[in-house]
Amino acid sequence: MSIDLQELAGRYRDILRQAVYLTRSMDAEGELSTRHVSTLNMVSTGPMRVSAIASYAGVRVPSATEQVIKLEAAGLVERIPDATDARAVLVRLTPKGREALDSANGRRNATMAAALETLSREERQIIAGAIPAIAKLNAAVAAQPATA
Amino acid sequence: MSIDLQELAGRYRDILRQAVYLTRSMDAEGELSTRHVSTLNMVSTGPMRVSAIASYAGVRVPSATEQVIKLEAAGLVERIPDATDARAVLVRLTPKGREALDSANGRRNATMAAALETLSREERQIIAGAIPAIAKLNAAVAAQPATA
DNA sequence: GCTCATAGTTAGGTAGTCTAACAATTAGGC
DNA sequence: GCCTAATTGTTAGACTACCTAACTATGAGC
Repeated sequence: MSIDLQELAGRYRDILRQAVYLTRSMDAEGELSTRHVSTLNMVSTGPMRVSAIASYAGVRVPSATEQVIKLEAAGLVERIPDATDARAVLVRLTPKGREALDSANGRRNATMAAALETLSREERQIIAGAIPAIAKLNAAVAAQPATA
Repeated sequence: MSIDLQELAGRYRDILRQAVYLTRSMDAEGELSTRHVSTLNMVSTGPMRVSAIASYAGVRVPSATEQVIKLEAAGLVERIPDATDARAVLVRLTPKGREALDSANGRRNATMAAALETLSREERQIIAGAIPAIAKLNAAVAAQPATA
């Protein structure tokens, strides 16, 4: 017999909600907030437009602008003009930003790795194996027609 | 060879971050927000103290008080005295709250179920199979000594 | 019954988000 | 070539949710 989709959806939403709260608990004193880390992660692979940052972060453009302004004030990113479109602005990670990002990612990954270590090897493999499916599910949710 | 924990932690954090943003996108116009749904879900199995709500939600007590006050103003919960401790307050779902919660949960589950439907049966089974491991991982993160 | 701990509320402040309005630039029709 | 319409980003103003600190009321220990 097949899986009841509604029931699976409910259980998945449950653990997701829990995980969300826990993610915030990984914010440490004096370090970058989860949102700042997310934004820095986005621009870590190359300069990105403000509108692209907003889109990936799931927020409106003004909110992204505000985040970028704060990161710029902290010297973690810089805004450079887009050579192909004078309206656009590219956000680029500075060396200082790279350093701060690596440090924050390292700390967060270490925390998560420590938690993973308490699981059995089988459980870790199950989670590792589920990541592609969850990524695909994320994409499917994102593609949804606005919860009509 | 075994899985690299740091690497797995990073990949897991990635899909989690993505899922977090998507969860918010499931908030619909005129309906309950994700946080309100979470709070209502907590008291849906029985009256609960404000401090317990705060703890489960991962916020401080004043924040929980504020949420409860808003839900009460909307007629979705009611505050009743705790017979065993006059300091405490129990938060109970009202019939109207039950109705609103069921409706919101139904809509959200339907959205998630629709996304799940785009996956293959194997992928759905992988996700279903990973839920217990992820729940255990959540518990492990929660038990962590404050990211020392 | 005094003192200390606990449960919750209130007050004041901060961070992040939104919509609406605006400036600057690009693209397209003619 | 220009004039209009669309796009990119910022600014302004308001709202929500969160925090810490201070307070009230009740319970617990001696």
